[in-house]
Amino acid sequence: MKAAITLFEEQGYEQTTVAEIAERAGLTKRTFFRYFSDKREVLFRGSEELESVWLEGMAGAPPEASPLAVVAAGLDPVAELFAERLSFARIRAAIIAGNPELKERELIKLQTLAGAIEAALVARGAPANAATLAAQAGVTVFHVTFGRWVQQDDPGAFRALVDESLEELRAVTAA
Amino acid sequence: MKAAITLFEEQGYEQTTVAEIAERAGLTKRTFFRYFSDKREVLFRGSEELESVWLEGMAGAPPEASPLAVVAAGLDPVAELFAERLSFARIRAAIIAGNPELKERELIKLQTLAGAIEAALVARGAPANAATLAAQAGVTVFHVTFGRWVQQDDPGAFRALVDESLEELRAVTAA
DNA sequence: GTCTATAGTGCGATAGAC
DNA sequence: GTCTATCGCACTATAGAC
Repeated sequence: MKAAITLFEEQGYEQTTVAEIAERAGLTKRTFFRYFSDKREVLFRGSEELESVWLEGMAGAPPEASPLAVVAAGLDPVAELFAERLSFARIRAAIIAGNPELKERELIKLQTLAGAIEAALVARGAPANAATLAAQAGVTVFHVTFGRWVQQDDPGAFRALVDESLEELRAVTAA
Repeated sequence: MKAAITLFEEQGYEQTTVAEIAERAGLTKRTFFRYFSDKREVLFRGSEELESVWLEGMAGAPPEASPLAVVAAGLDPVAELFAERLSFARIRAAIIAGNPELKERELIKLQTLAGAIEAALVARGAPANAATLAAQAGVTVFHVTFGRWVQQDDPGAFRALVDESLEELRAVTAA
């Protein structure tokens, strides 16, 4: 995975073949496809960690919290996780932004994440419709926040940016 | 495009080659790729119409309306457009639901749509952050509503389902 | 590990509209 | 004549089957 990202940075994503990645990592092409279902997937392993951390954070929220509050609670540990990874996140974001296929994959990952959050909300007893909308709203807030975070310089700013976005979302939907 | 959808319905999306589609439509593979940048794109031509209709609807909203109200106004003509197309929408939705690549493409289309809506809100004078969030919220409401609409039997129910989803979104974000 | 099918591209040739 | 659409063919990369 390190090999892949280095090559993507050096030569661009499209210009890097799976054979090259495998060679640099000391693997065969076949083995690469055993680990990653396709070339894009190399850049999205981290999203599994994001999901599990987010869900853990939600589990710690008080039982009476509203669906959106539960979702927001999941972003506390996410902010901690991200605090150490701003420079990596930027490289990755730049690679993804430069390639439509990768943008597609990112969106499907976010959608998968929204599905997992929704399921967790339902498991906590939230009504289905509220769970869907709160999960989607939470992922939107995350996505918007992430975009702002990689454009500024303080690795620790993630949590504060989340709160800003949440507040703005409330303002927008209130009227 | 008709040829493509028929074949996808008959044999499945993955089992249908571009060569087959082209043949049935009386074209060559090369010409197919002149019209559609890739095989997925056949199913998403309609999204351009969705976007233009939505934006038109937004243009008709009163100047003092809140960003989300403007976005919601765009869904009036969208509901009219969809009223005639429930059966087609179902077929298309089933094909897309059965294929991860197509789900990815759908999400990127929705994201593009959100971008256009955001730009239109900014052009009307909305603040950038509010525009981003209102556009995202609007597209989420659309997506959720669409999913509900294809699961019921009244083609004209789209607008009412939009209002339900909007109300639920307000309830979720309020607390 | 090799081989195959398919998606998708580049480029020159061709055919018809004006 | 130019312009535009389609075609034909050779080509690469990927995904998966054997």
